[in-house]
Amino acid sequence: MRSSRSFPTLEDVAKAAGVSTATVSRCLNTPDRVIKPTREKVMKAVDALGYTPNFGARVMAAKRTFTIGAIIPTMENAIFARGLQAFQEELHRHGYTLLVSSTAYRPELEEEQIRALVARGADGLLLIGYDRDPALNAYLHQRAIPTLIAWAFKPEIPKPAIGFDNRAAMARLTREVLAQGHRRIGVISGIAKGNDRAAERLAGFAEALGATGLDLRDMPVIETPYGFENGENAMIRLMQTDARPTAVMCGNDVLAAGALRGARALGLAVPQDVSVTGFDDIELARIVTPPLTTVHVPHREMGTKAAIALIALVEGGDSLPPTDLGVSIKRRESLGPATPRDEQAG
Amino acid sequence: MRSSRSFPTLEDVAKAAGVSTATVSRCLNTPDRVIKPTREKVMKAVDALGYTPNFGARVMAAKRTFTIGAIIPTMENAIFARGLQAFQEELHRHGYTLLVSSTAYRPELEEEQIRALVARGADGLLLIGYDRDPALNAYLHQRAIPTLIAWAFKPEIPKPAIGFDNRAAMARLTREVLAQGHRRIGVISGIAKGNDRAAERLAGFAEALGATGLDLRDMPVIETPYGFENGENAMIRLMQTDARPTAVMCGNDVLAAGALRGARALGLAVPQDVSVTGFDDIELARIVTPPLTTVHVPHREMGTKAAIALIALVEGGDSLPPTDLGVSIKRRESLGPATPRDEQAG
DNA sequence: AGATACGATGCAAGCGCTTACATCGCTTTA
DNA sequence: TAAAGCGATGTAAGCGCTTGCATCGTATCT
Repeated sequence: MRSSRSFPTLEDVAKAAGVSTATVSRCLNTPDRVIKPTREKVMKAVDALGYTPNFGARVMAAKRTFTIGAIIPTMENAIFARGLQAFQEELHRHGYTLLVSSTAYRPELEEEQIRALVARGADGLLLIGYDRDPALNAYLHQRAIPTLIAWAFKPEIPKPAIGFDNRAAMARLTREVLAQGHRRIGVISGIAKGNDRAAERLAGFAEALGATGLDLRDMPVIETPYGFENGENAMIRLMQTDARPTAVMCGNDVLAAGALRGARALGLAVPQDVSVTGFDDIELARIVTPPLTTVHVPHREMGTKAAIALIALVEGGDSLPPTDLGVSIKRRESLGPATPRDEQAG
Repeated sequence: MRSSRSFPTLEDVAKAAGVSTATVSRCLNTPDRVIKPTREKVMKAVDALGYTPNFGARVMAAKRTFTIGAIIPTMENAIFARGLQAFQEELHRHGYTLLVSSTAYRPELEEEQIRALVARGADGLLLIGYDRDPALNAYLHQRAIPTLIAWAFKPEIPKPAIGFDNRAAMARLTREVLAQGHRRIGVISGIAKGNDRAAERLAGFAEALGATGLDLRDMPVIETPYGFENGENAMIRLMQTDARPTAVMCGNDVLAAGALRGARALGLAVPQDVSVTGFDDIELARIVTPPLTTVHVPHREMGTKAAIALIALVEGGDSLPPTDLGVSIKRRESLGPATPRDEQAG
């Protein structure tokens, strides 16, 4: 029976300390507005009763929760975890609490989660990427919830965002691959629908290809949900075709780690027989054998800066311009030159 | 200015729909107690205004939040992530929302987080492990917050828990290592203080050792915070002593992955020159080279069952007995027989 | 047709807290 | 010494929602 639970209230404390509820409230929130002996009396009563303020009541009266909500596609791998950890640490430093919710890469769940967080009084929201139902955007706009978009950055969209240009990053990486002489390049992409980061990465690939006179449509592309096993299976499928790619670029490091294993299962050496690249530069990228050439994303920096930006947004209301953190290409052993025997044209 | 934000309230909806607030409330909570045309009228108004109930007010009036809080040591690696994901999915299936908070392995933060979650009206709490300040336990008990302990299981402690016996598991794994002829075994443990899982694993190691007539005190043990780099450094330290261990058992897979890399840095082959074991069997264990022999923990099962158990606790109030999920040993290439030349005694 | 019952809806009392404003008593100032 | 000022504390009005109880209108029964 929940109803039998009855916690001490502000009033109980006030009674026990022989003061008014206002004084107790002040002791808790603005201690310097209360004279010391009073404060001590009150604090003693608080301890004695094991009092904890009722959050709901507080929110209702004060309109501020010092809570920030974050909704991420998944907690299952380190892609968001690391940045989020930094995000939380910075938030904590400023007296905010982070509440996290994950959608398991099911965009349709995001709305529900956003509403839950907003209803719980989140002062601000951290969201991943731009792709979102217009109705949801309208809702967010209407409620004027300070919202920051992270892990993505599109210069042309004027929303507060902090991240990097997925398309440009992938284009750069693709150029490196091309520079190694690869002309037949496979792609193992995440599901692009509902995930603008995945879509942009693919677009960046196409872009770089185009600049070299190649065409995306000639390349074998597999879309698959993120996941180690999926990367492995996709790799196997890719390498079992007649016109094998000499390099396979993956949508993220997890997929790439799977691809590496797929290659091994096929008895292919990386990078001698086939090159593999990842994206994100999570710890995993350095752990696998061979280590992955990948796009280095400054996860922790992104988390920290996102916290600062979001707090500014919440407290100041000023809408900062989108910030591009920039990325760098991390060259490691998984990418090598294309081997002649694989050139099939002509 | 936050004050300029003004959300539609129940009353606004009521006015717009031409009914009382009670009716609107009923439409939202007990739709079948409202006749259909009324309901439609109300719902239209709800949509038009973009109304979302104020959670604080609702909690205050209704005393139930359908929110479960979870506090985990870290989000940075997959150890808890996977189980937590399953936990959330199951919760969601039952109409509950999960709020996650992490302590970054700083036990002193746990109290703060617990209070934050409780204050926010969490109906129940998922906590990792038993180690906890008595005052905190008292607080939890006083407020009668349904609490479930996960990732650990000690038959002798009568609190609701779902997990596995870390000590027994580590003892089993140690026996396997001993069976391979290893007599000098190094350990890279997580920090045991404030982390009963780490402490229990160490205890299990000592226990198995004792049964073979060996003594923990003769073995090189390094305690270090969890983390890939830390595992690597610890491994290097361990292998640079005169009396090198022929096997190194690590407190978790992340540490073990680091150890593998440390071995490689030293030019040591695993398992020929030194065997390495992990714990948890996260994805990483199969990704590294060589794959890790480790303790397989049923993460997703644990998450799902934890959700079911916690909901039962919250709704029924009945305190289930602790549940031991059991673990299994996953033999993979990182563990091999002890090589004679390393035997240094006599 | 009048009495009865019942389902749909409205009314209004809180839930526990914050805070603007009022009050009180003391110190400062002329 | 009386007026003015100021800091510490108390008073009480909500904040937005749920829900027990009152009310009302219609269907049902005799």
